[in-house]
Amino acid sequence: MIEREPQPETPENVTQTIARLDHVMDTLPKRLRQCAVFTRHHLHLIAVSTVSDMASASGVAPSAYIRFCQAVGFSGYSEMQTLFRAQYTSFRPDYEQRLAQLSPDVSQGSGELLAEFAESGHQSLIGVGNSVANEGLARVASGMAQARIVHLVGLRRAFAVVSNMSYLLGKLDVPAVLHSNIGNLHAGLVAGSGDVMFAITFAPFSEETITQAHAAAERGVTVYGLTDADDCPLFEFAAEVLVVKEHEVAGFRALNASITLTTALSVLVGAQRAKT
Amino acid sequence: MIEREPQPETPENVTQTIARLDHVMDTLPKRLRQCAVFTRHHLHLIAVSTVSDMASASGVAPSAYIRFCQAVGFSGYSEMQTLFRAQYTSFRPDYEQRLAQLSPDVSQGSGELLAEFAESGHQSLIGVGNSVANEGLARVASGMAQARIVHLVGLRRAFAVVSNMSYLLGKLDVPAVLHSNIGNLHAGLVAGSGDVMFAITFAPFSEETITQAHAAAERGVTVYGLTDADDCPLFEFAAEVLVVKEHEVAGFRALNASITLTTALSVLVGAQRAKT
DNA sequence: TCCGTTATGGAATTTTAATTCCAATTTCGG
DNA sequence: CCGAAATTGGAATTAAAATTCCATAACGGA
Repeated sequence: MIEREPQPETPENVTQTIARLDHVMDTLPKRLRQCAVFTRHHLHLIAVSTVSDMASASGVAPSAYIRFCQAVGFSGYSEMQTLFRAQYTSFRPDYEQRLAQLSPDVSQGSGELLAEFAESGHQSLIGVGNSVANEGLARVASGMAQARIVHLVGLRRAFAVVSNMSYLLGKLDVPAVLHSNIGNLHAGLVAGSGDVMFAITFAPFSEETITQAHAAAERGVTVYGLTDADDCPLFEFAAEVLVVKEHEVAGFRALNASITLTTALSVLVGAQRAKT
Repeated sequence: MIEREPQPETPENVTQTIARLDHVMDTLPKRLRQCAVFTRHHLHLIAVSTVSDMASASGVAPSAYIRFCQAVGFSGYSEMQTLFRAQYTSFRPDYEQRLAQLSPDVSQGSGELLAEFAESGHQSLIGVGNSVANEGLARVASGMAQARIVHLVGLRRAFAVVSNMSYLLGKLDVPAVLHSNIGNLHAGLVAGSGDVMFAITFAPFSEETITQAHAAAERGVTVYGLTDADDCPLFEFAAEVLVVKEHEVAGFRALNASITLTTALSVLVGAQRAKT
C-alpha cells in the first residue's frame, strides 16, 4: 500500500480544529468537502447535534460525515463533539489550575497566554452566529436606521465596543453620538423624539448606563441594548435586547463576540440607511 | 389512587421551563430538589450534557434526574434537552434550503452578514496565535511593566483598542493614560522620562498618532507600537512594533486580532507588575 | 414502634446514536 | 472505452444513552 500522508494529530482545541479544517479543505473529495464547508460555517452546531443532524445538514450520509471527522484528525464524531462541548463545561478541573500558574512564570507564558486568548476568542465567536440574537438583530438595525440620531452609551468594558460603533457609524454617514460621561452630559436628557439609544452593559451592570437608558426610555426614546446576561435590567424597558456570551480567560472576558455583533449591526444600519 | 395535582403541561420554551422550575422547587423531595437547584443554575449545560452528566453533577442517580424532568412536566430528559438545544438550532427547519444555496457564496441577509463577520473574526484570530509578533510581545510587556506611566495613543479605528487597554490596565493597577485629542493635549509632550508610550495605528496611518509617537520618541520615551502593515512609519523610531493581520469583510476590517493581542499584553503587563 | 406510603439507587431493558463494513458507483489514467 | 483506485450510501453492527422496573431504604402518622 502506498504511504499515506503523515497521519494528522488530533486537534486539541477549537483553534487547531479550524486551522486543520482550512488546511485539508482543498484536498478532500466532494462529499467530505461539503462537510468541511458546512461545518466551517456552523461550528456552533457541533456541540448540540448528532452525526445524522450534521450529516443531513451537510447533505451527506452519516458515514461520510464520520469519515470527514477522521480526515480532520479525530477518531470519530464523538471525539470532535467532546471538544466543542468542552467550552460549555469549561469549569474543567485543570482550568483554574492552569491560570493559577499564570502569574508565577509570566515570561515563559507570553505565547501561551496569547494562545489562550485566541482560543477564547474563537469560542466566543462560535456562539455569536446563532440563536435569538440573529432575529433581533434585523429589527434593531432597522430601528436604528430610521433614527434621527443614534445615541451610544457604554462604560468600562463596554466603552471600547461603543467607541468602535461610533467610528463605524461615522464612516457610514449614520448620525451617531458617542456619550462618555466627560462633562456630565446625560445621554438620557439629550436624547429627544425620533432618536434611538443603543446601550451596552455587561454584568455587573453599570448603574450609570442603566440610569441613562432608563431616562431615555421614559422620555419616549426607543432603547436597544446589548448585554451578556439574561438578568440585565435593560430587559425591563428596552425595545429589544441582544445577548452575547463571551468566553473568558483568567477572569478577563473577551470582547470578540460583542465587537463582531456590533460591527455587523453597524454595517447593517449603514446599508439600510444608504438605501433610502 | 388519590387524585394527583393537575398534571403539569409540557413547557414549550425556556422561559416556561424556568417558571415551572421555580414553581415546583419547594414541593420536591430532597433528591429531586437537588436536581432543581443545580439545573436552575446551570441551564446552559442541558443542551450539551447527557442524563448521567446532569445527574452526577447534581449528585443524584440518573433515574432520579429523569424523574425530576418528569416532575417539571417533560416526558423525560430527551424532551427537555430537545427544548434547550432548539435555541442553538432555531433555524434548523431550513437546513435543507441552506444546503442548496451553499456553494455559491452568500446573499446578504442580516444573519448571513453576522456569520461573515464571525468568520472573519476566526480568520483574524488564527493569524494572531502563530505570528512573529509573539516574540516581541514578551519584550513589550516587560518594557511596559517597568514604566512609570503608560501612555496610550490611538485614533479612529484604533481608539476602541486603546480604550480597552486603558480599561484593562486600570483594573490591573497599572498606571496608564488614555490620550484622546480632546482639549488638544499632546501626548508626545506630556510623556516624560521613565514613561512608555504604546501607539496603535492601522493603514492608512493616522498622521496625528505618528506625530505624537515621534515627538515622544525624540524626548527619550520608549515607544512601542501596534499596526497591521509592514510599512508603518512607527518602525522608524519605535523600540518594538507588533503586527497583526486583520481579516476584512466588505471593506470593514475586524478588530479581533488587535483586541486579543492587546488584551493578552495588558494581562501580561499586569501580572509582571504584580510580581515586583 | 409499627405500618403504609413515598423516595431512592442501581440493575435490566429499550431506544437511539455512533461506527464499521461492503457492494455499488464514480473517477481518472491510459 | 476499459480497468484500477477511490469514493460513496446504506445496511449491519457495536456502543452508549435514556428509560423503566424493582427491591430496599427512608419517612411520617398513628
